[in-house]
Amino acid sequence: MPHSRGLIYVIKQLEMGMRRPFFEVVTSHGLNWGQYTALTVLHRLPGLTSSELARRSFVRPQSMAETLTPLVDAGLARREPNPDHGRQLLLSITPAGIEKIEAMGEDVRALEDRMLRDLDDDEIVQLMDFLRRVRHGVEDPAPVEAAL
Amino acid sequence: MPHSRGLIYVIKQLEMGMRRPFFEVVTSHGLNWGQYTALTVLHRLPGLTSSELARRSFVRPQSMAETLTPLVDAGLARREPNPDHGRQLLLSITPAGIEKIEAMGEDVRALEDRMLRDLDDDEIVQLMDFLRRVRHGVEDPAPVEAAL
DNA sequence: CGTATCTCAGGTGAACTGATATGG
DNA sequence: CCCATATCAGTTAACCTGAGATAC
Repeated sequence: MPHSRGLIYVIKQLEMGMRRPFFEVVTSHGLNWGQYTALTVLHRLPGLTSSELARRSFVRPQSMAETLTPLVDAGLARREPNPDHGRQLLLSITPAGIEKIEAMGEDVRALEDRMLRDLDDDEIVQLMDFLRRVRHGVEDPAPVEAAL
Repeated sequence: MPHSRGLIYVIKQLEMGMRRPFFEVVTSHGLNWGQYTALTVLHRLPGLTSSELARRSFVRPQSMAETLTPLVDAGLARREPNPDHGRQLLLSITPAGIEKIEAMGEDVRALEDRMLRDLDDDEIVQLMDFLRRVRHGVEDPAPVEAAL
């Protein structure tokens, strides 16, 4: 096809294909899609604000706040005032939150292994590198070409 | 992270990141996500039933029917009774439908090029091969190759 | 009779836009 | 004054489940 490379198509396919099984995993642990993702990001990068986390996740701040509130209510994440900025609330994961994502790790891993069953270890490493670079390409502040 | 490879996470990120720009493209041509995808599949594989197309797209038959009806109403796709099977309706893309996806091709291509701007041509070929294999791994009948 | 298709109807999760208050 | 954050409220796009009719 000279029209497109099919990248968008196949990413959507993958998202649709994994939606249901992943939904089963996260709901069985009492979370949803975004909540699991938010927890793993906070694990890696504690101290983000909700707005910053929203930007990194390609959602609106309002959507992210909605995702986070149940996590805070459940004691899996914390919002703490930034002493240097009266309005900001800095996010972090709690020990209970860490326990939660560790408890989910096995199920998530099993699902990923099924998705990756046709690739060997080297290929998986390469794929993940490619995907992270595509993720970078998706980010909005496209250096020069704002629109294009 | 020993817990997961981050594949699910990064795929979701990509889907979220491209959702808005792709939505702009398809709505500016009067379609939506699924409709563009359905048209491209029908271009490659005419003669599918709605149910079969739904299975390939990881959605329920009812959802696919909802996607297709506006395409048929707009004259971009056709449903024709299968002479060998009184109940089935076989789908195909119309010349107008082909024109439509060709008209969208440039915009879609530009978006994909932006996403892929950090990869060279060889890497893109490799990435697409990997993704298609992951797509195969996602398919439900894990055992043997039921589909394909 | 069981299975698969198509279709009508209503429901749900998870994003969205809009608007307001407050702090830097 | 302007911009960013946080939060309340209502809305939307795109899936879903359930139920019923028909054909192999």
